[in-house]
Amino acid sequence: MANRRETLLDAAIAVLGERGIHALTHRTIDTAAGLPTGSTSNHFRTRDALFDAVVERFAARERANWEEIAVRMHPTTPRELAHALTVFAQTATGPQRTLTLARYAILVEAGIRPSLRAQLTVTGARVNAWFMNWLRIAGSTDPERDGPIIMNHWTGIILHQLAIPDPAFDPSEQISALVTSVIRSRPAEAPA
Amino acid sequence: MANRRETLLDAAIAVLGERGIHALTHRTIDTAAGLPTGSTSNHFRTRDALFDAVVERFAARERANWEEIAVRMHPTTPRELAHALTVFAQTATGPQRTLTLARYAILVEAGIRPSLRAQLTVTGARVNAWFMNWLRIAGSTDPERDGPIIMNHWTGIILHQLAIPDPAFDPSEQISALVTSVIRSRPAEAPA
DNA sequence: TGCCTAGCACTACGATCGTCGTAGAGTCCG
DNA sequence: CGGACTCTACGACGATCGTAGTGCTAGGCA
Repeated sequence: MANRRETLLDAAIAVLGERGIHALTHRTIDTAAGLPTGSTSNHFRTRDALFDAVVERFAARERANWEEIAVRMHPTTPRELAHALTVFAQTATGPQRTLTLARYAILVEAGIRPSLRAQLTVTGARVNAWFMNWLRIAGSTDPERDGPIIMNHWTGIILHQLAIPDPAFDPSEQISALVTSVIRSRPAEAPA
Repeated sequence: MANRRETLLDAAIAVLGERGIHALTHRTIDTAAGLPTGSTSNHFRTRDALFDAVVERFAARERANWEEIAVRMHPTTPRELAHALTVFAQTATGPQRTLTLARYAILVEAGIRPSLRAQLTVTGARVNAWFMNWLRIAGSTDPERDGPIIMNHWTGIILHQLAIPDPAFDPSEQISALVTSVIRSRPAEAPA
């Protein structure tokens, strides 16, 4: 716990994912962080300032997380890419469920409070660039077209699994079918 | 305004989409509905009961909305299907932006409060069935595989456009590329 | 050593929230 | 005509929230 400020923000992210935006108050964060009442209020005087900082912290953590993955991952086939994306999806809806819920809560809130969008725009562009790079080395001839398609599908499949969880659901088939279909199709082709 | 209860719930959905979950209180809804203070509290004693009712109302409206579309729409080609989905996406992020934001706020909340999931499960299954039917008549050989893929992508592309709006963004290319790629691909095929 | 600044713990206050109780107005049925 | 029931309006309560203020303490720097 080097920085007390980051301790508070991480506790806030946990509260956000576990109990929702409505429970995100100064005192709740103090309790969750195991710090005396008033700590959050000292660092973030208003609720708006608090939420801005939470989003900034979350975006930074997300960038770091994807960057760590990016340096390790080099899928050379669509199949490998699909497998990696499946593992990511299972992690997001499983062990990191709370963190992922916080992510979607932030996204929805950004739809209402435009001031939150700057951080998300930066992170989104970065993650999108990695996505496109993976698609390129996995064999896509048009990563700029395929990247957003797969990323948006990935976003949707995870949200669906968060909102209406099905323990028996296996995302691998859906993701594999999408990745192979999209990568193999050529943009110039026209349907019969 | 036949039913006062439904008036209140529709006002609640509007508040949810315009100001977020945190602003969804009994008194806020009273004000938004133009009714005297206490009206919401009379119909929904606790906040949980209120939110349950909001979700139920929203799910019912969503079913009715899709059903109305379903009886009119008969896409006979992937291109027609893609065009229709594009129009839906533009409507969801444009004229119906507030309503769509409410939808995603509810989905996120359902990830935290399992009691909300029943209504969403019913509506999701219904919409999914229509999606698969459209895919079938548009030429898909495996609607049960393609339906969830396209619906999840649709969910993701809209959430992204809500959270980080780009006025210049045109979803038609992405949706067309996805729909044609997925429908044309055959499940039995294996990559080289 | 002594000051000065930042971070911290703690308290306080008005506003708002969730919830409950009550009483009047309207409605239906015998 | 009267009684039972439902819907509505309104007020009140304790709890919690957002925010601001005050003083203590520790560590850097002259």
